[in-house]
Amino acid sequence: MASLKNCITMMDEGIGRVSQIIPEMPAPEARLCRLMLMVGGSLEAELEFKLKPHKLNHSEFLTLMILYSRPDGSSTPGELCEYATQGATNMTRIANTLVKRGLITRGASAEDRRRVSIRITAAGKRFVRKMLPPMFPRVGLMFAGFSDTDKRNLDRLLRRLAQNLDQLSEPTHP
Amino acid sequence: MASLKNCITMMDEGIGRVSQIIPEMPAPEARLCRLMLMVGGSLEAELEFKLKPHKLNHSEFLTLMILYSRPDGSSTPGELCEYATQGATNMTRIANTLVKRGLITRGASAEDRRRVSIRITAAGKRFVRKMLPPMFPRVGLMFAGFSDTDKRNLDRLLRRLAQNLDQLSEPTHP
DNA sequence: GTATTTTAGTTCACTGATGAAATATGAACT
DNA sequence: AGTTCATATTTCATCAGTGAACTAAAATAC
Repeated sequence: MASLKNCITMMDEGIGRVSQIIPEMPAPEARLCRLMLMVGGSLEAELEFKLKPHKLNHSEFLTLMILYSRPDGSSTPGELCEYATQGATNMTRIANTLVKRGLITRGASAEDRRRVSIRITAAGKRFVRKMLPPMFPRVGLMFAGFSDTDKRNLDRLLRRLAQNLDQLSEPTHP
Repeated sequence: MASLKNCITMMDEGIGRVSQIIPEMPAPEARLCRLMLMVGGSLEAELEFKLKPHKLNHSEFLTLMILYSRPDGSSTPGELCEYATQGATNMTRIANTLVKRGLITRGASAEDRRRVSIRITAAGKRFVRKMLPPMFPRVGLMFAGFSDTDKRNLDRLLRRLAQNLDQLSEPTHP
């Protein structure tokens, strides 16, 4: 595995040289972009690594967690698509595999019969309660050396960044 | 497109409820993880969106940029694999497509004849100099409302996070 | 100085995720 | 009743990424 450290020093040198050739480049912002992409990618890899023993991928895990976090433990494919940022096609597949493993059930909705009601099973809840805690130590290590202020700051800055990204994709306001 | 805002409020509620069921969960850190993953994913989507008109994907763009940022404009597949965090197989394919488009060349290395020397062409450099500047405005917008201190802080925190992630993947030190 | 091991890259076959289009069903509207 | 819209699934094609086997050349061992 390539270490982030190498990639980052490499990136710093690269951006330095590119901004000499193209001085209009917003170098600090470009650096932040690349940092976000690298760290985000590494974080995703770390997560998938922790999920592998449970034969889950990121989308399946996220879907399951959304259901788990619901007061009534249920949702619909459409809603899950939105919150898990997945296409409908993919969500059908995800639901298929989770149903096959007995972690969720698919049923018809009472009010709107076009809808499908997806619900986490008792086995699904047990599964989450069992698999989640072993992840906590590594999550803690990720933020080793972060003061409470650091965490608050990171939280705040990421939310602001999210806000800006939202506006980028919706150029026209309703 | 689902907005990050919705996903984030959803996530906040979800983590709140989960941490009531499982109080051992490090909620602030888990929130930061999810934020990083969401924002990172959205950033990646934004980048791919900007690259699509140029018929490039993230890996191809990154590979090209690494070469562009080199003083001599050259590297080897192995090195590119490391810095672009790609497998060797994939790098072969990436190099193939970039060669096909005339943006890079593949040649034999003089010293070590196992090695392949990959070099950006004049056309490749022109291509980068032309496609890069139109991206700058949107990069600037991403960090709208960020003070210089904010940017410095985000930079610092991301680098620290990267450091911690590195240590997670290398449990044994050399 | 030959033999073995290691390193660098490529080829091939495969998986996994994603998107577009067609379909089925039911609700809402006119 | 008929049209339009919404929800979900199926099918099909595509693309990015991965692992295993292979080739060639350098490094090391003996």
